[in-house]
Amino acid sequence: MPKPGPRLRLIDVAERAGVSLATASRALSGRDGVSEEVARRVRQISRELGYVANPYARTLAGGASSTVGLIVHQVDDPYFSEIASGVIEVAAEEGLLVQISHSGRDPDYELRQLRHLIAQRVGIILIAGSGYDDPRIEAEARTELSAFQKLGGRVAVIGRHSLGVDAVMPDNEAGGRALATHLLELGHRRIAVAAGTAGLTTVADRLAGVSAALRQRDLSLDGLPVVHCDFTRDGGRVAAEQILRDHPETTAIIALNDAMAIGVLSTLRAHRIPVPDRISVVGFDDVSVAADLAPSLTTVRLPMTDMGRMALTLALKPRSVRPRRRPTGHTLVVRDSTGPALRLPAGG
Amino acid sequence: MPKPGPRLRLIDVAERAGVSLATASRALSGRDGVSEEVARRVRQISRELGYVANPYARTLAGGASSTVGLIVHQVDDPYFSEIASGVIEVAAEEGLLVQISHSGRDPDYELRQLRHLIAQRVGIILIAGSGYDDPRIEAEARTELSAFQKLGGRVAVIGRHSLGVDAVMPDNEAGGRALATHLLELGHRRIAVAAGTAGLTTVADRLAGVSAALRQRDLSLDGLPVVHCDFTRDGGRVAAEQILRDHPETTAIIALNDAMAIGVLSTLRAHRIPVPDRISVVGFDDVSVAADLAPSLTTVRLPMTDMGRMALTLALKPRSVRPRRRPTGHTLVVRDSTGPALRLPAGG
DNA sequence: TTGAAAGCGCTAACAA
DNA sequence: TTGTTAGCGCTTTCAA
Repeated sequence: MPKPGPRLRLIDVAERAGVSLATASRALSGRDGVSEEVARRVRQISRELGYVANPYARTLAGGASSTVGLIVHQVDDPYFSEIASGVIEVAAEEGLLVQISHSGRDPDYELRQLRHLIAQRVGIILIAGSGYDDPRIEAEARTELSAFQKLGGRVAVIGRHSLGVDAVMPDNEAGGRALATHLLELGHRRIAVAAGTAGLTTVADRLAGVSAALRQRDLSLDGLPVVHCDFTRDGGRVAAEQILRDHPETTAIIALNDAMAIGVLSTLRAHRIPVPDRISVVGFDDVSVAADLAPSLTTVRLPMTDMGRMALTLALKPRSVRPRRRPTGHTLVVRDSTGPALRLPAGG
Repeated sequence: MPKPGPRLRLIDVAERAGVSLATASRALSGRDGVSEEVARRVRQISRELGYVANPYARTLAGGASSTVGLIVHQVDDPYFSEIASGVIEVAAEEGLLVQISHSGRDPDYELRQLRHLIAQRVGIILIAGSGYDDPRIEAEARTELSAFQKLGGRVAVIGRHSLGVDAVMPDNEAGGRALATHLLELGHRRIAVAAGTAGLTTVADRLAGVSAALRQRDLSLDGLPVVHCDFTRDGGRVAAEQILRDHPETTAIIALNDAMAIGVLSTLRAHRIPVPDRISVVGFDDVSVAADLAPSLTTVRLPMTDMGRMALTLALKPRSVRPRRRPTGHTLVVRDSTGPALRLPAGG
């Protein structure tokens, strides 16, 4: 394993500028206690020399930790890679480093990752994955995070977590409602849901939105088949198979994310079931390929890249007394995977 | 910006174990000069206490820098996010941190990112993007990297760079040949290429493979239309429009990556041109959605996740006298976007 | 407003 | 095999 070698140090900049180490440090970190004139000169020389502070020394000396730890379920899931992209953009603007770690949708592993990031002394932690309904997990995470925050660490999450920290709140409930309403307006009454893993708040909230829309129209929920599978493409395939088998009269399938919707479409294609003529399909998120599927996918757009930007932006602000919440908004994007409900023969 | 607070230190572990700081350090970093018995005890206690070394202190003190800098063009491009995923996996196994930075396919910006990573004192640098044909860029990067390596830094790249470092070599040329051969065997003679930005070695190599296949069959290359656009979905759309306009007799389009192929398919759909009946389309990479497009995409599979794993694995080995090269292999995946060439009326 | 000096927690000589 | 100690490059009191 390599060691970093000696390079340009702050003392070099200080000498060139004819000031002390302390003054140079103050000038570059923008603290006051330096005359504007000296500060400008130091910064000028620093720039000329191409000086970049050693983040290890800086952090060790008790300065700001300039690294942000980002926990995602899986970076090669487009939902998360788009969020990561937003985080990386802001980090680049702010001169921060982004460390990404995978949790693989395993709450216990995620907790370990969290502890590890804290032990690694990152300054900011961003949790991008869904929250969990499991009170034990949330409680343990909460304990870790509040200790971290007491020591000056900043935290922001994306999604509904009961962690008492700043949060970007995806419009899950409203989005679910929008999807269900769209299908109802098309005349669908035999709707099934391909849902992600039970226990994720994201799944629960989107589902709640769907239910609310049905209830609002006085439709019974008893008949709403909800199949819980992995929150992935493969989960979508499995869910679709099960729906076709157990509820052959279904005319519309709501997948609770686009990955699952892709799996659903793939299964319907394999069964040669025409979409949307026989069955309509909707997804959630609007990942960038959603528009390129055939048929192109009707879905709810969440501004993932912005959500990443927002999360880091929140974490960069000083901590407030009450946790901040930033709703994301959403847009129903109607494409070709939805159409009018098939009229079944009477009794159908 | 937050500061990390005081936490469990090595001295705490050492005291608990009744040994000196130095002994504890040696035991935990697996160096020799400690009796096996003592080492075991120290490790045991460290684990019980949940001790994690402060990476800032460790690096500052001249130890191994445990962070790896990964430069990608764009994380939310599936090609790169799959590579990143592989890197992150290995890093997690080795207890390393991964820092991702975007270069946005801008060679100058990429150079800046590189300098920044070096200045940040990462221990390992991984460059995942294509190399550039521009000698200036490569020369400057080479200079930076060799200085970095002299100081003990390790470097590995994915793709053909003339950087004199360990490299994972995607099977670009052979893959290009495989695609062209596949189309030729289907009877296509009017082939056009939707190529990425000129100046990328990846583009040049894939194109070289295509040319080689044509040459091998004694087909003239003069007539091969090659349209250079962005190496993205949008680039694919633009290229396809241009091909349709300038070469309406085309029966097959080779897109040099899947992103472009998606753009091509989208444009053909917009023009209501049936694929593959009227025009066949192939891509390159086999990103995970390739199988879910409609028609599903014939493409060349590169093992992206493994490539990420390989790159970090290479960088973890001690530097060798001659740079290592690891070919990736490739697989032609024939799906539904290719079919026999349309027989045109005589003279066509 | 500036400078001198004491650490931050660790690794790596050097001694024992 | 173990311990002692001098830094790594920075920030931050404390004095001037």
